[in-house]
Amino acid sequence: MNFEDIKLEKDPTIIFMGTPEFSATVLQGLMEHYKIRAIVTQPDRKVGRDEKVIFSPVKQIAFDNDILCLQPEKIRDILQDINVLEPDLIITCAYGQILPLEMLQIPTLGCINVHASLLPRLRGGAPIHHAIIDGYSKTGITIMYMDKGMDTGDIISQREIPITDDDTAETLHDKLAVLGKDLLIETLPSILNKTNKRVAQDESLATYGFNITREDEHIDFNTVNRQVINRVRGLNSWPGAYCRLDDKILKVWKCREGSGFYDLGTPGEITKIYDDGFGVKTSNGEVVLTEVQLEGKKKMAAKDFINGYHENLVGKILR
RNA sequence: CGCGGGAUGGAGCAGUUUGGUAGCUCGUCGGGCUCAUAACCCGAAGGUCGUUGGUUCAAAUCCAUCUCCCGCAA
Repeated sequence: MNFEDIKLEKDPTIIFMGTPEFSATVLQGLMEHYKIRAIVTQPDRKVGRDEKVIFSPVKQIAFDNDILCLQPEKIRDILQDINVLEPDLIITCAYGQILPLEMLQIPTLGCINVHASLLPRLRGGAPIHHAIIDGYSKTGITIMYMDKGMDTGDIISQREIPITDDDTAETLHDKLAVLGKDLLIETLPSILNKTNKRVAQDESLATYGFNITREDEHIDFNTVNRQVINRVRGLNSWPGAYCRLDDKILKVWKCREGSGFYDLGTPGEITKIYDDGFGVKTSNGEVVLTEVQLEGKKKMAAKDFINGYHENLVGKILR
């Protein structure tokens, strides 16, 4: 008796909703085990200076595999289409829109979401970035039922992973995407045969990780070393943390803890040139910026930046 | 046609406004000093200045064109 046979007898009708790379990884894994009836993703948007229209990673998969793909401007617009498909289950994963109650009630088995945090911690659209920026020591994946709130539904399963000191948003994202894929596939059988767990979230423990704003990207050197470093790595490799030098934007891609202590001086003041970069005063010490990017330029090792910078950096203030 | 910056030896930049033998900080290689060195000193190699065309006695520099890269905004 095996698993595969059961599934073949009676394929559940599954609709997948997602948009970015994270969802694409999960979708790829899902498709190795289940047939996907339809995919819903955000509309194609003009992106970048050339206003090129790029398929979302999820749409690309739909396209490559010839799966029905819907891209409503508003999710409500396809309520009827979804009804007609008579889904057993809707799986969302970083789709980008809240599903209305009417939508949640359509599938016979409900709507589940793959969320990249240990709910009720870090509800919202940018849990991975915020896990690092806010200094969490661990995070993970939650598979949950959706309700009308944002990431507030009952928890089905969870799995955690530690956040290491050298993790960046990118490395953590990649780890979580794989974890999300694995956990979904492991959890799905119990959902399909209705033997899964279902635990309400503890509201008193809830925290939030909303979408990254421009303000989130700005480095405040009047915080402690750890906070500056966490912000930098929590925004690497996208969208990047920044500050200002000579009224130009200086993105900081990598930095490390410095050894200097400065009683005097302003936070943000450049303290010293090191072999691998330059030191900047913080509220409790110093961080050394080791990879930076001036606006209009490519990202480069801080050493290269120093070589080409013809004024004295020491004493200047990063704001 | 959303705004703007950029393309110069292996890296990062200056030089372009006021055309006239290509420079800086590094790296590399060789030599020296030193117990030693990533430090210091001396020396060397390495660039047809993104493409194509034009103006000129002469173009990195002026004009036109194309390609590519990047920041912002969406």
